[in-house]
Amino acid sequence: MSLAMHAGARGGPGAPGPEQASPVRLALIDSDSGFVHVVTRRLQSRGWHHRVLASPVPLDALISMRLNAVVVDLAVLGPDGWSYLERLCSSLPGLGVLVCTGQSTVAQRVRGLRLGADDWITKPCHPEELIARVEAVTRRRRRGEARTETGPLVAGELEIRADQFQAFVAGSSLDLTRREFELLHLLSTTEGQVLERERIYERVWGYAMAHGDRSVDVFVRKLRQKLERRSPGWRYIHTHFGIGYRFAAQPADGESQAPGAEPEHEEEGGAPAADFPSELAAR
Amino acid sequence: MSLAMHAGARGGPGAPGPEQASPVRLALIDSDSGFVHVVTRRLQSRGWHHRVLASPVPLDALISMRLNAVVVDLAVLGPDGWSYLERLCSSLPGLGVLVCTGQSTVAQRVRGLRLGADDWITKPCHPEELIARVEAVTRRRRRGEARTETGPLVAGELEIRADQFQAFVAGSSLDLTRREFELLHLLSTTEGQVLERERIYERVWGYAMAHGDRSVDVFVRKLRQKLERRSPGWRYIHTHFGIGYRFAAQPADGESQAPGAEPEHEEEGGAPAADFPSELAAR
DNA sequence: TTCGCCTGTGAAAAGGCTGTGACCCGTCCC
DNA sequence: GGGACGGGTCACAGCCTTTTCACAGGCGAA
Repeated sequence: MSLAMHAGARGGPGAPGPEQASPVRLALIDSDSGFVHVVTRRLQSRGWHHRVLASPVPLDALISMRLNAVVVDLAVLGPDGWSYLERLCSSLPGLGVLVCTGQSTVAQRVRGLRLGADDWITKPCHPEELIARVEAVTRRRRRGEARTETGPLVAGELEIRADQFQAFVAGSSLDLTRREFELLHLLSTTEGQVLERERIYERVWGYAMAHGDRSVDVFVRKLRQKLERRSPGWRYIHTHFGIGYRFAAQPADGESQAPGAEPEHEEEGGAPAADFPSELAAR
Repeated sequence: MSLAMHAGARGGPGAPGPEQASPVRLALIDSDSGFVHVVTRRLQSRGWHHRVLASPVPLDALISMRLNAVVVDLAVLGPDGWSYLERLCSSLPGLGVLVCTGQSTVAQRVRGLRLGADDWITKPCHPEELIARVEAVTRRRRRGEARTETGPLVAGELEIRADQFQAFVAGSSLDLTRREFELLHLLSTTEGQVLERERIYERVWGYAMAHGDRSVDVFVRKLRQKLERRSPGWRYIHTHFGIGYRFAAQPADGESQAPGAEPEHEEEGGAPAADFPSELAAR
């Protein structure tokens, strides 16, 4: 099954809205061909990537589409609609979910919204309003992760180029795989912040982390290996026990220096400050 | 003008979900007393902090209320409604904005949403749906910027950063473990209030404290040790015999200072950066 | 002041989390 | 078909954190 999406006529540079740097990726789960047709035309003229699904698809398929939002008609989902909606919202927390369906009661709308839907629109509705609501939802969701389009990011000896999906030390590539790069990119763009594993997983993998999943740890190890090999004098990824990871370039100098310091474990007036150097004060 | 908000009856200790730890702070800009009354009652029973404004207020005033969301009736705004809405959305990007107003055209709704509103609800509407929509909006907004939006909390020489799960003195980390940090965070965000052990346990550990459990005491000791080591001139956690603990940064002046240690710098007294808790605290 | 409970403290045991290497699986290319 | 490669799972060892426990010191009431 091809997951390719139709891309509307991208009006060349300068066409789309002022904000939406990258086009919205939207799926429409609806079987009302007239409605779909009308909406589709507008999506096309806006240059959004979209895909129409006449019936519910497995969540895995939705995940692989890397959507920003999905508009779903509850009627299409059938009897399991509520449970599908719930699973949809909980396992793709980064996805905007809009229900667009026929007549409904207040209780139904409240239920849908409480299950995690971002908006509930009653059919018949004007396609332009639908689109405006999708925009509102994605705008809301994108806030905070929109630090794209910046030049290469430098930290320590490391240079991270988003445009190449690769990181470099002294001009030579680290040969990061896609996941490795995305993980490094996420960490580095939130430099200084501690990110919980669940958040990392959500933003790199795109859906909710299963309990007990160790993928993040494993990829952190792979990243550390490659970083260590090319930039042995620096430490970049720091573990916060019980929480997650934090990115901060740090010279690994003081390693085994131990200048006559007593082997006492508990730090005393010494120099534990090394843990969080001045990078913080500089923020 | 008092900015105090009404706080509804907080549901019993059994209720608080794992997420919505802190209640939503909401402002209602509406002059329809019947509508306001009905909504207000529901807000109260949910334990949300809310405030009713019968007419638009300067944005500065809204900012100082530290809101999560605002529900506004365009009709109340008068002729400058659109411009007010636009300024509202653009100057408080962390705020959820819901328009709840009478009959409107598609064009008006689209305009409002494009200006930055998160939702548009048509009156008359059921209060429960309104609340569910506010929840949907704040749920999304909190994701991702929950930690970063709240600036660091300062008390005495101490700086508490929620986004780092860590506390600092003069830029160097206290190396708090997760529990230690959560305990400190809870105490510091309820500065001045005496918290009973059971309450502390419930909110930090997430479940009811077993009779005779000393965990809270032990962690208070660990915290005090780390605080004392890095900030010897101050006392932060105070014991209330038979009750619990209270956080308040206090110079330890009266004590016999350690040799050579000057009293303190020009540190501003433990002036709480957040005026928010004080309104809530029954002190 | 004495007594009974409450809190502070140190250390050891228990429990959970992370680092790590090996292995499996699906895909792509030769 | 076979091999290389990326991605993901698993089990184990080691370490850090949390919890428990016993005892000492403090506080308040009678």
